[in-house]
Amino acid sequence: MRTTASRKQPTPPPPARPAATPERIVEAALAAFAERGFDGASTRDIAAAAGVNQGLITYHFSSKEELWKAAVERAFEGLRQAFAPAAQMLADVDAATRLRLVVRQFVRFTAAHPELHRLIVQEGKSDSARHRWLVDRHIRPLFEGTLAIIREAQGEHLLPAIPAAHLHYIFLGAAAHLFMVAPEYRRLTGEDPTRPEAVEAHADAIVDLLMLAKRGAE
Amino acid sequence: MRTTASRKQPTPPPPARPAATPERIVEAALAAFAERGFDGASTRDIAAAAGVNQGLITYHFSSKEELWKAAVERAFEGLRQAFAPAAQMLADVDAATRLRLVVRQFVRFTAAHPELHRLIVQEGKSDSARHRWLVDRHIRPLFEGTLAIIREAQGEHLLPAIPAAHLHYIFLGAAAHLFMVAPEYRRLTGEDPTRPEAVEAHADAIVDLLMLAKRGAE
DNA sequence: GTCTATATTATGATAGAC
DNA sequence: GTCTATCATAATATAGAC
Repeated sequence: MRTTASRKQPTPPPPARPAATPERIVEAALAAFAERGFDGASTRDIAAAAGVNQGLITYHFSSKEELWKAAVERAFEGLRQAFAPAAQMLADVDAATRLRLVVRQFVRFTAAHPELHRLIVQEGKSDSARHRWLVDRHIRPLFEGTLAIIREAQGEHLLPAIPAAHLHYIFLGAAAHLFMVAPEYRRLTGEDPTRPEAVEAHADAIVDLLMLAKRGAE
Repeated sequence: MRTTASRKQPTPPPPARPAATPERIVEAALAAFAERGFDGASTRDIAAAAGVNQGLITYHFSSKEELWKAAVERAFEGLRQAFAPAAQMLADVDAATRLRLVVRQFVRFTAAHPELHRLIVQEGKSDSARHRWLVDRHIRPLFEGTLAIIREAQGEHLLPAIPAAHLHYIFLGAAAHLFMVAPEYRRLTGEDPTRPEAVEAHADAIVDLLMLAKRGAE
């Protein structure tokens, strides 16, 4: 992305670089859009959270809508990055182990980054132009990917013979809802659901419920 | 709720009464708050949807916040009403049947009225004063009620021995997420997830996954 | 009770100095 | 690239006619 840069800084090593301005804005926007929705999040608040002036948002992103798209891209990029390191390892294990690892990895990801699921739910309620863009560009590939995984696992009797699309949404809701309403859980129980032990317990619970192979162990 | 009514209409039988104005406003508000959140929903749009002037909202509810509370009350009232008719029947069956019926009834309710879950998720992301009110007044009693049901069922080995709070959130997410993002599902598959057959299939899937007794039937 | 203004504030976007 | 205005619009809430 960087254009002709000044030679005054000869590629400084990135020990704790302060993050470029557009990047900081996108991060603040992702948090704001996920928490308050497109309408609820104001560009002024986003700029303030990023520590810059409101006018800069127009300069870098030209409109609130474009900023929203950039925030969505960032969120899905995070999802891809969360699974990339494990890709090689996943290829080397049997299907049951692979399924377990994918489930666990997704629970960990959504506990650490509930913004993605929140963004999707925020938009998924109506079918605006934004929503169509989101579904066609990002959600559909993921949906078809997990459908394939689910059907393959069903073929090996690792998952129950439930319609795959239903199983997909059951899994997403089961994995993410706790972290979607983390403040609610904290107020109800006094505990933080994003603690590593709580996250692992949640992943264990979902693996136990979904996968046929583990049943009977109780 | 009705005060001294004019005698011109001597208690007209309610064949298709046009619904009192505050009621229509609350219903429009519930839909708007659930879909777009507190900030995203404007009192102007709510008034327009209810077919009245914006000034009337202040007259009947004094502020947007009070209108939101009225909408929340209405949503939870709907939940109670959905379970009230079955209360007697539920008392007369064994625990396993009761659990199955409750799960199925909740799936049906949330398919028909996703607003409640949407409202809760909308607010559950931050912990505002609104959220604290919602949790303390409405969510905590429900949470403790389902925890009791879950623990009783676990005592009879009807549910797996998973931490009850996790099971609660897993169930809520599994049951509701599909209907939360119904427009997404329609765009992805071309089918309506709120069709009775789809709703029953979803309930079947969740009963199959959660309840130990049915396992092994696949 | 319901309406038509209107006061006040907050929003997204723009213009222009530096 | 980043800032300080500023515009035009839309928001909530209020005042007052009917």
